[in-house]
This record gives sequence, C-alpha cells and structure tokens, in this order.
Amino acid sequence: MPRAERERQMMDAAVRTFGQRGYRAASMDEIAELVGVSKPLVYLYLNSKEELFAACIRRESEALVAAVTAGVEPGAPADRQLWTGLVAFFAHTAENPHGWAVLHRQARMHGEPFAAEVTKMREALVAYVTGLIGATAREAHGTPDLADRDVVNRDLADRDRADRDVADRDVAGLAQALVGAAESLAAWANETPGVSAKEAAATLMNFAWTGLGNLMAGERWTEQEKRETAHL
Amino acid sequence: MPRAERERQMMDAAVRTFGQRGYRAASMDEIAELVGVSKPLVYLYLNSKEELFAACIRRESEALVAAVTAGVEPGAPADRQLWTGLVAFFAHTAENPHGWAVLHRQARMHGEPFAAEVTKMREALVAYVTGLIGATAREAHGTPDLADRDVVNRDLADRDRADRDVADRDVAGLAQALVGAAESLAAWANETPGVSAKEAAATLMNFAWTGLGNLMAGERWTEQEKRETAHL
Amino acid sequence: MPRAERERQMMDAAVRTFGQRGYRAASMDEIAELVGVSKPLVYLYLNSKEELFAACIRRESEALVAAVTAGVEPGAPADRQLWTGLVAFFAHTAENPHGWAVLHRQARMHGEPFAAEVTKMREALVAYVTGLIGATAREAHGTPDLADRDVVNRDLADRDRADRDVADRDVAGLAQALVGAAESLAAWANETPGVSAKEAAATLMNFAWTGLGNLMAGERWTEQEKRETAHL
Amino acid sequence: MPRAERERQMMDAAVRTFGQRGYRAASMDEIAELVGVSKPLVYLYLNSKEELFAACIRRESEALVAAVTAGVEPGAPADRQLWTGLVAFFAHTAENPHGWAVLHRQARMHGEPFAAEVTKMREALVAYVTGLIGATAREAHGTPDLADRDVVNRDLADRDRADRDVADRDVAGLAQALVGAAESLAAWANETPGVSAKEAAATLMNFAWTGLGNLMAGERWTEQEKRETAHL
DNA sequence: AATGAATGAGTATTCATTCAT
DNA sequence: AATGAATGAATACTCATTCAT
Repeated sequence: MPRAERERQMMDAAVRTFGQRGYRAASMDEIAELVGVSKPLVYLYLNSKEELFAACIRRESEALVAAVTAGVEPGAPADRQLWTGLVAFFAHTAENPHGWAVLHRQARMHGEPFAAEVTKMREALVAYVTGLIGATAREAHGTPDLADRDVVNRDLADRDRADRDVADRDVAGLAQALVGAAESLAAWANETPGVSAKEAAATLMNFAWTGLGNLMAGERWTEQEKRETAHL
Repeated sequence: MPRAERERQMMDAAVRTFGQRGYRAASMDEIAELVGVSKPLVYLYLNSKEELFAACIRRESEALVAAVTAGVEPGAPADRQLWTGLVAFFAHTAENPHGWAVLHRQARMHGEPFAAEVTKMREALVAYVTGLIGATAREAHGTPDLADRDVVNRDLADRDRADRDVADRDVAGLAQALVGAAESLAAWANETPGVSAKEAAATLMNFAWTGLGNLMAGERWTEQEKRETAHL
Repeated sequence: MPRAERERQMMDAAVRTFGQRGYRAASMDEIAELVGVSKPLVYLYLNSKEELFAACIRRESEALVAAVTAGVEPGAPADRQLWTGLVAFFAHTAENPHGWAVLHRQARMHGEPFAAEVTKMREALVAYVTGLIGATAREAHGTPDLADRDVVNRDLADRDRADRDVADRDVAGLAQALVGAAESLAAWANETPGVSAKEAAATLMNFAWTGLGNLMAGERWTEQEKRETAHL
Repeated sequence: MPRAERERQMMDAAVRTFGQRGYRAASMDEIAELVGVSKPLVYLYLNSKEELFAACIRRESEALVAAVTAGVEPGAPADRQLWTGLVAFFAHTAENPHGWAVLHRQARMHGEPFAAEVTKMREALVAYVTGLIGATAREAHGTPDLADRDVVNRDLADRDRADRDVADRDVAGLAQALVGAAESLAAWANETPGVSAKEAAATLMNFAWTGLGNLMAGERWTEQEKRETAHL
C-alpha cells in the first residue's frame, strides 16, 4: 500500500478518534488498530501524537474552508454567497462530525501549536465573511434599493453611508456569535425530529443577517425603526 | 480546617484545573497540591475524579443560572430582561472563566453523566429565553409585511398575524441560536483582552435582537431612540 | 458503652469481614463502620490490623475448641465422644461460617504470627482425638468384644494389641484428612438440598472411623479381612 | 524472546507469587520483576491481574487433572486406579506447591470468576472418584451384614444387596469427603518436610478405603495379603 | 513497507495509621 | 469514651514512544 494512501487512512482514523474521545483520551493504539497497521508505522509516517493531531487540524481546517468557499459563485450577490456558504458549512459539518469536533471542541483546549491552526482557519472564514459584507456595502452604493431583491438583503439598505471602519474586534465577535449559533442550531436540528439542516440554515440566516448588516454599517436597530415607522 | 471549607477549596481548585487542562489532562495530584492537602483527602471528601468533575459542573451550572436569572425584573419588557440577563451572563462568565470553560468546553465532550448536567443548564436558559420571546410575541400587535419573501423566509411566511401562535419549534430554534451565540461569544470574550461584559452583551443584543424582531413585532429596547434620532 | 462490649462488637465485625474478604482485602474502615464507631477507636482498643486479626484467630480458635469439647461426656465411650465432637464441630462451623473461614482459610496464608495460633488450635483438637483413640485402645483391653456395641466401634476390635507408638506424623496426617473431609462435606452438604449436617457427620463418621482405628492400631485393612472371611 | 515463552514465564512467576502471597497481597510489580520484564509487558500479554489469576487457576487446574488421570490404567481394578490417582495427585501437588496453593487456598476465597474454575476441577475429580466407586459397587457381589447398626449407619442400612444402586448422593458425599481429605492432606504434606507422596497416598488410602469398603464389598487392594498373613 | 517486543513515566485510587481535641 | 481531619506509601493499570529486524 502506497504511503500517501496509508497516511490518509491514518488521518481518517485519527480525526475520528480525536473527535470522539478528545486529544488526551485518544490513544495511538486505537488509531493504529482502526487502520489495521502496527503502531510503529503510524510513528514512521506521522512522527508523534502531537504532529498527528496538528496534521488533522490542518487537514480538516482546509477541508472546511474549501467546502464553504467551493460552492460560491463569485458574481452572485453577497447575501446569496453567504447563504450558499452557510448551507455548505452545515452540510460539511453534518457529514464530517468528527472533523468538526476536532476543530471546534478539541483543538482549542490544548496549548498553542493547535489553537493557532484553528485561529488561522477562523480568520480565513471571518475574512471571507468580512469580504462579503464589504462587497455588499460597496455594491450598495450602486443599488440603493435592495428591499425587493430578497429579504435577506433588506437589512443592508442603509449601508450606503457605512464607510467608517468596522473594528476588527466587532467582526471577530460576530464570527464567534455566528459560529456559536450555527453549532448550537446544528446540534439542536440533529436531535429535533422534523428540522432539516436547510431549515436550520434558513433560521440562522434570518437570525443573523440583519444583525450582521447592522453591525457592518455601524448601525443598530435600523430595521426596527423601519418597521416601527411602517407600523405607525 | 472544617470539611465544608475544604470541600469548597477543593472544588475551586478542581474547577480551575479542569477548566484549564480538560478532564483527562487534569490530575488529582495537581488539584490536591493546589489546595495544599494530600490526595487521599480529596478522595475522602469527593470520592473520585468523575464525581468531582460532576460536582464542579453542577455547582458552576447552578451558579451560572442563578447569576443570569438573579437580576431580571419580572415586570420589565422582554428586551430589557434579555439585556439584563445577557449582561449578567457575560459578567459571570468573565469573572468565572474556569467555571465557564468547564461548562462550555470540557463537560460536553465526556459521556452522559457530564453532558446531561450541561444540557439541563442549557435547557434552563433556553426555557428562559423562550419565555421571553413568547411574552414578546404575545405583547405584539400586528407585524410588518414579511410575506412573499424568498425561501429563507418561507418558514416565517404566514406568521404575520401570529399573535401568540409562534410555533414552539421556531422559538426554540431561535433560543438555541441565541444561547449558542452567547456561549460562543462568552468564550471568545474571555480569551480576548479588552472586551467587557457589556460590550459583548451589546454585540449579541444587536446581533440577535433584530433577528428576533424579524419574527415578532413590538420590541421595546429603550436605547433605540438615540439611533432613531440619528436617523431622523 | 463499656470497653469490653465495644471490643466484642469490633471483633465480631472483624471476624465477619476477615472471613468474607480475607486478611488483605478486609479494611479497617469497613470494620469500624460495621460497628458504627470511628476508626481511631478501633485502633485505641485493638492497636493494629495485625493484632486485631490475631485476636480474632485466638478467639475463634478457643470458641471452636470449646464447642467441640463442651458436649462430650467424659465417661462415654470414645467413639461416642468423637461422634459428639464431630456433630458439635459441624454445628459450630455451620453457625459460625465467618469464624471458621478465618481459621481455616485466612489464617494459614499469612506469615507466622497467624499460622502459629491456628497450629495451636489444631494441635489441641488433634490431641483431643488422639486422647480419645488412645483411651479407646486402653478400654479395649478390658472389652475385647466391641462388635455389638455399635458399628462405629466395630473397627476397633483388633486394637487390643495396639500398644505400639503411633507416629505423631500419622496422627497429624489423619487430623488433616479428617478436617479436610469434614470441610469438604460441610460445604457440599450446605449446597446440596436434602443433606442435613447430621447426615454429613454420620457419613464422615463412617468414612473415617474405620481408618482412624486401623491407623491407631498400626493395621491396615483389617476390617476387610474380616468381611472377606465373612463373605467366603 | 518469543511471546509464548514470555507468557509461560509470566504465568510461572504469577503462580508462584499468588501461591505465596495470595491474590490480594501479590503485586504485579513483583511478578514482572520475577520475570525480569517491565510491568506493561505483563499487562500487554495478560491484560489484568484478574485475568492473570484466572489463567493461572485454569492452567494449574488442567495440569492437575491431567496428572491425576494420566497414569490410570482403564482396565485396572478400582482400588488400584484410586491408588495410582492418589499417588499422582500427591506427587503433582508436591512438585507444584505454588500451583496447588493457588488452587486450594487462594482461588476459593475470591468471588465467582475464580472459584468457578476450581469448582470445575473439583467436579472433574469427584466425577472420577464417583466413577471408580460406582464401578466397584457394580463389581461387588454380596455385602457383609451391616444391618441393624446405630444411627450413624442408618443411611447405609438397606444397602446390603445394593449391587449397583448405591444412591448417587451417598457416593457423591463419599467422593466429596475423599477429595477434601486429599486436598487437605496434600496441603499438609507440602508444608511438612519428610512426607513423601506415596506416604501421603498410603495414609489416605488406608484412611479412606476401608470406609468406602463399608459401603461396598469386594475390593481388590493387592497389598492386603501382607496384613492378612499378619493376622492369621 | 512493516512489525513484534519492550518500557519509562505517569494516573486514579486505596489503606493502615496518627494527631489534636 | 470517642472523633474529625489528615497522610505516606503502595497498587493496578495506561500510554506515547523506541529498537531491532
């Protein structure tokens, strides 16, 4: 069996084991046995538990970023792109629960070598979202009336004047909130019968998009004013 | 030294150690040393690592729920209650980073005895938020015109006139998203210097409340006026 | 509570615990808890696990010897005395399983301080049996015809000439065989429905008495000759 | 060093240690050191102290049964078979004092997994003896006049003409007594210097065979003649 | 390309025992 | 007459890692 293939098998087993048991509780024995090889071979190819874990994180990071960014149509409106990305995110994490567990739960609780990799991934996603929102803001200059495009975008209407700097911290906070909401929703959707992943994504989209838009615009509750006035 | 006091010390040390290192990596030796007693005493009082961990989770759970629900004024408008609760939540998690880490990061990755306790706490919070949203919905009279939007909104389509009959599932989904976002934000706020509880609460409030408002009309967030005047 | 009473309680609990669990597996905690006192009191009264165990062995030894020798009528024929002693032995060990376990199973497997005490007891019983048989032999001079007294004694008929020394080793071997047979029979009788302790004693008596008599007489298979001749 | 060899060494050391110290007092450290390997290797090969102990019991059980049954000539008269078996039994236990200690002293005092194995062995021996006695009974024609004896004998009263219908229970009781006596004698012979296997076997044979003969007629013990002549 | 044999360094847990009161 | 608080020392068991082949 060629080395590359064996390495892939090993990482698959490792991701599964790390995801289920956590870094500490995962044992090299179990990983080797899962692959059906002897432990020394795992060490020969992947050097140490630490390096193996790091490799898993790197691989799963890249796979997740790739999955999220793969389906987007570059020309599409930002909200559509986000929607596509969110669905891809939900789909990928649902199909890859162990990989997602490694990234989200395991990697963060163990010293610097690991957390850094996850931070990198998170930054990639945040940058992606930030880019989307920025693009939307820029588009908005030319298309002031977004209300009838779709509801997702209706919240971005007042963003024309949003040229002020959005603090990095705000964006990071948003990303955290978004991911947290997504994870929580995904878990809930999985254990609640009759809630599909797409519905969960839709719920999140509605829940989040307005807030995202408002924050990017430096505004707060702008939509509510509209609705309030609409109501009055 | 009286037993109750010693037990408290032990739980403090345990929460700190479990929060920092994780369940597996935490060692009873370290906990005992942190308290300044010998290991057998820890076992005499708290029986086993597992029971100690469970006790930590229970204590921190109850403390968190108490902190969140303590400051709310029952008669106050829902958004104010939510705001109060969020600030309390972020303040408590900021003051109790290890306890929060135990609840959020460690407890969920280890078999049923532990995860169940966290689930209980989470359900308490979700129930609390659900109550708030339900109350808001009932208070509301008339909603903006949200019909005929895209698929993302189709779940919400017929909800315009839904005074009190916001589907439980939708509310639960929103509450899950909110709690997940809050949990995630809290973790991030704890590890990011310079983010105050109020800022985190504000971020989440702004991020989430509008989305909630998309579902239900009639929010009463008092800080709106500022921005309203800004808009006018 | 007076000290003597407490000590008795402690030894009762200790015998029970040592008998059930063995010396090593028995814990001072369990013994103290069984009595309902604190561990330091056990140490105050009985000094150490080792001394406690030794005290148990001594007490149970003496109780057993007393029980076996209590019922005998000094004037009765030796075989009757043995029969009485055997029944008493079976009754005592059946009523005192823990004490018997301590003596027979636990005490012998732990270094000298303990085994010596058991050896002492065994020697007492062996001496007793030896005395009985010797007495019988002496009686036999005056009553050559024992055949019609009872079956138990029929095997001793030819003992008149038995004035030769019975080697100590033979007697000890006999005692071992007798006790082993008794224990085995007792266990078997307990777990086989319909076999009473007395029946077991009778079986043993029949099984053993002939052999005992033969050996004391320095003879072998004398009965068989008789029966063979009787048959022919 | 090949695994099978190492495992044998480990079991040897374990039997020795368990036999000397008892199950609880034996330490895996000591066993490993006795073999000259590290503890993890013992665990790798034999999994746990419990399994190691069970394996020892099984091995020694089978060895003992094999030794006892190996030398018997199937066609030989019952008493000769018993004699052969007894000599083999005492020889084996004398050569294997630790193994015998494990079986006789240690295994019976620790919960079901262990005692069961010993019970199995004991049943094998009892069945063997039962077979011998049954065969003897069947061979026998006519029995001495044992009727009208005292209570001790009342169980045997109507058995005179019992060619083959010796109640199973009686035979089983005798077999139990015999095996118990043998076990006890073996233990004693092992710890008493100067007692050969043959002497022990002879003691037991003489002790027991007459009693057996009381139940059944027609034994064929060839050494009788000597004593017969002595009597005549 | 692959493994059988082996271990150093830990980790949870238990227990007999003491001291101050 | 009695105990609450506390521990030194041991013990079963695990795991990442290496070496010779």
